[in-house]
Amino acid sequence: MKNILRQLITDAANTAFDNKEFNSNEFAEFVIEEPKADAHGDLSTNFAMVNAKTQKMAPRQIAEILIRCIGNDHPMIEKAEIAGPGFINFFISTAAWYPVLSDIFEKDTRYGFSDMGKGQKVQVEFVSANPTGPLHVGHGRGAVVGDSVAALLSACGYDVHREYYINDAGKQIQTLGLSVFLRCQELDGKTVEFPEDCYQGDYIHDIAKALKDEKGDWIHTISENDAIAFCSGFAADRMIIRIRSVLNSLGIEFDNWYSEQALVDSGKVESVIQKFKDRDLIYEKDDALWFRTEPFGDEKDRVVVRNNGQSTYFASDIAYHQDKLDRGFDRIIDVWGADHHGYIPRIRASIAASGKDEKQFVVILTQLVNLLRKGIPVSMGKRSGHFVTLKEVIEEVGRDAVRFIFLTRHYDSPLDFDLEVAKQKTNDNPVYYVQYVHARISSIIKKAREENGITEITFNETAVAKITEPEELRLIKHLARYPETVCASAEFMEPHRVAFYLMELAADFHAYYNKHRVLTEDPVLAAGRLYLILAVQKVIRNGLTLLGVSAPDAM
RNA sequence: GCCCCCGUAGCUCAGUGGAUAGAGCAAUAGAUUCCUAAUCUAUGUGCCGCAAGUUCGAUUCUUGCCGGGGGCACCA
Repeated sequence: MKNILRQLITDAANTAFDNKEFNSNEFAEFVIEEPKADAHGDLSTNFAMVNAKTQKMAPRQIAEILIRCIGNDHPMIEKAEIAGPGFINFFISTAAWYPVLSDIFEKDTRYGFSDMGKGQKVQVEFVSANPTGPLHVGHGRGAVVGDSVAALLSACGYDVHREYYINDAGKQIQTLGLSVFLRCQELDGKTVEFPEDCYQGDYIHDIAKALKDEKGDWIHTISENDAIAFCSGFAADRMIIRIRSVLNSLGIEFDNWYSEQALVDSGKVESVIQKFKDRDLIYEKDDALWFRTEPFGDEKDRVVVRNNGQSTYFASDIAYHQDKLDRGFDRIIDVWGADHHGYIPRIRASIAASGKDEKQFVVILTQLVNLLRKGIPVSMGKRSGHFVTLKEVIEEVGRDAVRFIFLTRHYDSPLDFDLEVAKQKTNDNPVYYVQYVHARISSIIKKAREENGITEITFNETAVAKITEPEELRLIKHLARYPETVCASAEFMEPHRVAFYLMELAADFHAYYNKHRVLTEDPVLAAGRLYLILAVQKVIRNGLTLLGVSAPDAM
């Protein structure tokens, strides 16, 4: 609808120039939008105002000429008015809206999809939590946002790859191994001193027990160093299995789990360091190796190999991001918690230093999550081991509510997650409000089938022409906006736009439902209305799918 | 001290330069012999943190300040 109007305006503007009514054919960029007030029509443009300069004319005069050149013979335009400082308001004829419905039926699950991405390869890397402890709600937010962004990009014609980077190399994994090893010794009745910087949580006990069940006393037959190393690998594997299962329960699956240890073993870390050394981008100071990130906009240079010979996390990350680009992705998106923001300049620097386009690298920073219960903060101490895990939150609140709550806020603003509110089945918790639309429509269709003997709902011109109530046209107009909502949501990587769209559509539907009956005495009218509500249901389902939320037939 | 994010109705939050700034919750009053009341209808609420600047027009962009959160390791 907007595209047609845009073309009409552009054509009319060129006609006006050909008629020598406009002074220039260099037109400024203009927007077409839905006015907030109904009195301002269905669509409006600021064309006249933004072109006051290019035409050296008053906006209202430009508007007058433009409307004249558009003429009144186009079937879509009922009338066009000039308003305010120079807005042109268009009123669209009722009949012009009906094709929206058949378009939805035709495209069905693909209604809202587009080819905006033109098949570009995009990688979304998200969660990537260290396998040293359970996931918490903060990880959950990143997981849900990353997954939904991936779904949106996929719907918009990008070739999307979901990846989880496992930090299974380095000191924290050794600490994990040591923690498990010590708990194993405790199981054998030894009293051990458990260091404060080891992982305190109960899950360490669980892993130690599992190891003992599987291997018996075997680990005591090998050297302590070997035993700790074995514990590290065993524990990391166990943790990844747990993490994967929690993410699966949120409906999240990855195309690839990328191991840092495998990256190190492949020699890619070493070779990338050598490469940068050769170009004098890495230098030695105080027995350590430093990367020159400062010339590329970082605050200061960063260490890649410590004076004890161990490479840092950053060294692996340089190689990892090089590897991503080498794999041919046009864009790589990292979803990180806001506490990692200081890390962005150095990764960006490493990409720029390698001669690659740093614009290919995008970071989504999700702000922190405050976990509350009835407004009171729930403690989140990580070392103490006493904190509410993501798994517990999902079990208590449910997958759909968890996902929807994370997606009804811009990822950029801090989020209060109240467990009690999240469990309520009222409009405090809009996920049910939206799902209820889907269930209600299913229920009506079921009744139509069972009691009215309606077996199929298809396009019928006379039936659709009976859709004339204001609430019905409001619904159709809303449905027409869905594709552009999805596009914008993907373009800005902001899934919350889809969530808000769905809440508004749901409100329009519930209002309609309460005012008008679908299954009326008049079978033709009923057929038209069934066609309309089935279209609503398809859009609700499509939107919820992008958010990873289920669309139930009954509630 | 430096860097990032936030500041919009009593609360939780939308609003990528446009017209009279919105929604839910909370409050009050109503609606169901009828397709699911997890619903709907009606009623009020605002120095859009403050101050300059940019322009036809700023909640939106720029700068400074105030307030809240986070980050500034040879940790990950």
